Amino acid sequence: MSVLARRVRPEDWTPIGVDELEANAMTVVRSTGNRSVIAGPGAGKTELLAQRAAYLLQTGTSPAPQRILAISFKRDAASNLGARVRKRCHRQHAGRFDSMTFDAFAKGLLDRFGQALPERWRPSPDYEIMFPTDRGYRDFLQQSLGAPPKSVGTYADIMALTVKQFERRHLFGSPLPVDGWSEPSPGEWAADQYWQSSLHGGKKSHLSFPMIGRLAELLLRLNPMARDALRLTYSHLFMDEFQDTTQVQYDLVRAIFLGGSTIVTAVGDNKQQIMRWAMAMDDPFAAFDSDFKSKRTPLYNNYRSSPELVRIQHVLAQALDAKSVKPVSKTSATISGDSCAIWDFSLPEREAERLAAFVASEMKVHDLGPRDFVLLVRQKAADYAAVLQPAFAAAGIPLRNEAGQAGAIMLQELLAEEASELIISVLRLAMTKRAGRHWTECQEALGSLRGIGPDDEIEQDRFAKELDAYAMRLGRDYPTPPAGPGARKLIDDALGFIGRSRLVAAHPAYGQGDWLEKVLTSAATHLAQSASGTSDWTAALDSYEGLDAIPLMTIHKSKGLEYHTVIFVGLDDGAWWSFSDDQVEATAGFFVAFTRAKQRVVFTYCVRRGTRTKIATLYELLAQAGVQTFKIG
DNA sequence: TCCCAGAAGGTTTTT
DNA sequence: CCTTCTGGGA
Repeated sequence: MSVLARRVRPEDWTPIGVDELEANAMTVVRSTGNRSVIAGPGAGKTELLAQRAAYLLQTGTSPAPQRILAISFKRDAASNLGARVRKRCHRQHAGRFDSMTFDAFAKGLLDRFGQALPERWRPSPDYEIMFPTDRGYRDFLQQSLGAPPKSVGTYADIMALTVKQFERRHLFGSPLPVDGWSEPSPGEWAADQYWQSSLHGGKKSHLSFPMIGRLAELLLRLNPMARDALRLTYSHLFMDEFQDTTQVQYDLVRAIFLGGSTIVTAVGDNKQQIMRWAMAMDDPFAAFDSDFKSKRTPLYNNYRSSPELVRIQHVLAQALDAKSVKPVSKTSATISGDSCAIWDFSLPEREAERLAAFVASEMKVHDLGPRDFVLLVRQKAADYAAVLQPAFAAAGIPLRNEAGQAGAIMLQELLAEEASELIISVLRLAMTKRAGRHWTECQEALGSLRGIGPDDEIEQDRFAKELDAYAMRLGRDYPTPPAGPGARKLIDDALGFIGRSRLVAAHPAYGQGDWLEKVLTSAATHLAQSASGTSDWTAALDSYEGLDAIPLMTIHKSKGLEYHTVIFVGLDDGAWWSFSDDQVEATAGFFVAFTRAKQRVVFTYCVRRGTRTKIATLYELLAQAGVQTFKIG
């Protein structure tokens, strides 16, 4: 029996699952025109998008069969937003919300319409994805290119091209000319050579994601029917973390939606712009406001950090934007003593011991888990992990470098893989007691892979029995977590039940190359590692998912996350070597690190690692905010 | 194969 | 800035 999703009148709609939204947020939720929302950390930007989606879907402002498209940069951001909408909306409504990454969106367009591109720009249907490096561009410029035609320039002109300029300006700087460049400069000629060899140089084309983005933009420019179909499909477009938008991405969005009736909402924070060195636009909000005639709406609340931390944050915010307005903290302090301090150590080993002791004691005093803390570093997480890990282990707290490798794949990436998630879900169900929560989760996920409708009670019932029998059998076969080669056997067993072909059908990426095999191998390696030293399944799975460990990561990786206590290790010139190259971006990184914290921030300094003269301005900002330095030892 | 000087990397996403 | 890599020459 299917329950129809109820439609709510716009004036009766209220936010779901949260206590309140500030007035401006409600205005944006109900807005009927293009909006840019610039708001600081913890203002609830993602939540705003989730609420707006609920509003549009539930009130019929975005009526079926129209859909909402939400574009994020990272997969976890995209799936997080999708999950929030599903939690707040009826299935029928949430089914009209498409949350994906920029790259997945562009690739989808190229895969659907790419064969209609003119021959010159048409990739082979079975093109492969490549991830070019500076090195690759350099080799291309120096080795694969001969002398250009006389009309273009000389060999020396080509040799004078720098990798950065080649990539940013010539290769991806502007939309592709349909018929090629008529009077190419040396840079344009080299870029064209690169494009043509990537597209037509071998049996298969080899494309990077920026290339896919540019080709997608070109094909929608040339194909108004496809463009109009997208405009009709999507009544609304959301863009998250808009401050990090690249020119390629912006041009694609503009080519599709500028001049159409799709209503666009872009949210982000200029003060957290830390990707400019990776081709983010200088001021995408300014371009958006002017092109899309959007109205800018600020948010003033901070739902993350204590009043004291918000006060200090505001000092940093003003250094990044003199006009920034102090947000209102909606959280109260739960700790006593300093909310922020600088700890000055003599030796890194001493530092590691003291931090481990501090975390261990805080966990007891405030009843916190290891995941309530984070160790942040500027760069080279592995080097810091090597020193910190033994000290934390000695204090009984596992420490995990989130950027560490599990076989061929980065840990963080593996854990986000659907294959890994499904397998762990099955194992939780089969191996642990009181797996009630995992039951629903697992049955839903595996059932949908099998094409069993959520309302098909007979089939759901039958499948529940099958799942139960399988879980029983697996539990008997593997009473303890396998630390050796048994891990791979178990992974294959679980995958067999999930259904390899069903998984590939639902996730096309697993059909490409040997990606699925890589994921499975890494999962097995990581499971074996997690199982070593324990015979308890819950402990092994917690370790697999990192629930038992304090995370260590770079500032960049921490963007969008939040923790009770942030410990930034290494506030010195060495770690911040690039500070003077781009003071604004470096200060933005400092701001991102600081604003991950809900209750406390600790900065550590250690003479051994370097001086603190180059980054004196950061220390001055902290001093200005009243943050004190303590000599620890 | 080794040595040295100079260059490059570091901070990242993406099927 | 400091560490690691690379390429040319011995």
